Amino acid sequence: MVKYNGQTKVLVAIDCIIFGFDGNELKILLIQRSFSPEKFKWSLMGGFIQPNEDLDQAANHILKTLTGLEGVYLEQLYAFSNPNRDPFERIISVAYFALIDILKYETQISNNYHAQWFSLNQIPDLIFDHNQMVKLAKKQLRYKAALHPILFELLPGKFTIPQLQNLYEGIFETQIDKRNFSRKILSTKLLIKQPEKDKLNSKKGAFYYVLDMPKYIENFQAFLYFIPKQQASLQD
Amino acid sequence: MVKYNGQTKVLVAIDCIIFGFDGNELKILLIQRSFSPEKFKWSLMGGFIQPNEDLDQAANHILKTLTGLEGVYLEQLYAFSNPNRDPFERIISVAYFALIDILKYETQISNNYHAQWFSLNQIPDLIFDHNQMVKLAKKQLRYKAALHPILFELLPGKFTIPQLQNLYEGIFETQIDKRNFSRKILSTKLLIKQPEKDKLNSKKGAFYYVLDMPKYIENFQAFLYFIPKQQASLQD
DNA sequence: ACAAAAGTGTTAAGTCTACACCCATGA
DNA sequence: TCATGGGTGTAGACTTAACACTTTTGT
Repeated sequence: MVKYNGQTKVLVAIDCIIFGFDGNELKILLIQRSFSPEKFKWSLMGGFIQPNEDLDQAANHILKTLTGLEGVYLEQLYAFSNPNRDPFERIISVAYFALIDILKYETQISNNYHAQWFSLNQIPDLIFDHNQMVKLAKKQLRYKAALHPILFELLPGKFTIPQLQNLYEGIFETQIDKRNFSRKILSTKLLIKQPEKDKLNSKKGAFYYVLDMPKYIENFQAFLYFIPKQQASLQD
Repeated sequence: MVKYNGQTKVLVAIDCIIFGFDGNELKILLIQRSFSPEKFKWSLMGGFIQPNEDLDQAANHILKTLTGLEGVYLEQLYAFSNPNRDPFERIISVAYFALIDILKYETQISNNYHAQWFSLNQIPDLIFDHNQMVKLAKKQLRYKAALHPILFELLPGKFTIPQLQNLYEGIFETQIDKRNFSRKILSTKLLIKQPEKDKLNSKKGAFYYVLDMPKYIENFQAFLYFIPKQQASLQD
């Protein structure tokens, strides 16, 4: 019984676009390669798939290694497969994107690796096709965020509505009316108001909210239209 | 300069979920494998990536081989990577889904291969994880079709509004009010009314429409909400 | 003349958008 | 007391959903 003779095997890599939000700006985490080829150039965090893991496991594994994080929001994005994307060897890379709370994990990151957060509009030239991956990830993040309650993954467990609005405004590069925004967010019934306030960003203080987890999970794939239709720019 | 030593290479396959619409029902195209392993079992049309092609090219190539079709709507779906998905050897498979006009190509299909159209609810047990791939493709098709004008790819160049409605109703397994449906479709301005009628499906006859191609291309990634929100079941 | 599918208009309900003022507090 | 950001209500425009009758024509 001859099986798959004569077919070429290739290396399969995973690259992670890791998004974080620092309260003001959306950023992504890049590392400076410590090995050849392209040593010292900035790149996405990546690695190769191992014989006994699937891609999700490999991506989680890579994320754990770089950030120390587990249980992070992680989603397969796209397989990049241009035969010359890596000039040294044929590698197909499956890109994943991750959303993490930048503040929570600030300490664990970037010590063992030359890792650094970059604002989305200050991303350096990356190796291979990584700039293209970032572009697609950004587009996909907007796409999903316009429809699904995904951006909570970028915030701490307790957050305020003005913080949340900031995040949406940052990602969609637009201004949203705060009355309409809070009405829409609260109408989802996904948030539970806490008795305490965050007093860091204002004198009056803003009430904290936490996610209603069961409802959040239930509604995750429901359609929720967060961004005013005219402003939901999904181009590039 | 040592590069990627010691990493395991794997076989990378492509599997295509080919959707077609016969005017009544949504179907997918399956083939009976003529080679081992799993000879004679039904499966998706697939193949391996070649050294000089990327995945899109490989998928087009496979589609061409099976159906004789080129220029078909084709979209990368997901990379399936369970280490044991193929019990004989480790293979990562990137699934693609395709939309074709079943009638137009009926003749070209299925002669050289044991290919056959199956209604979506009569799909046999497929090899490996292909049933899972079909399930995901179906979900993705609904998802995209609820938002984007994608289903025209399943129809002939000239089609009637009742045909189109039939298609939407089939895919979403729901009934749509025809007055509201035609108003919504026509409000997109994507269709151009033809002088002739299709008289096959009714005595009165229904006017043909064709796509306004420039507008279609322009609006492809715009948000158009075709399905009444309550009915847009995107679960499974 | 009748059966079968095509085509069309209106009204009520709901949603979305734009907009402005008061509140609480720390400095 | 004042400057800063937080919080809330309403009215008009628009969109959606529900609904029924007339038209055409082949048999």
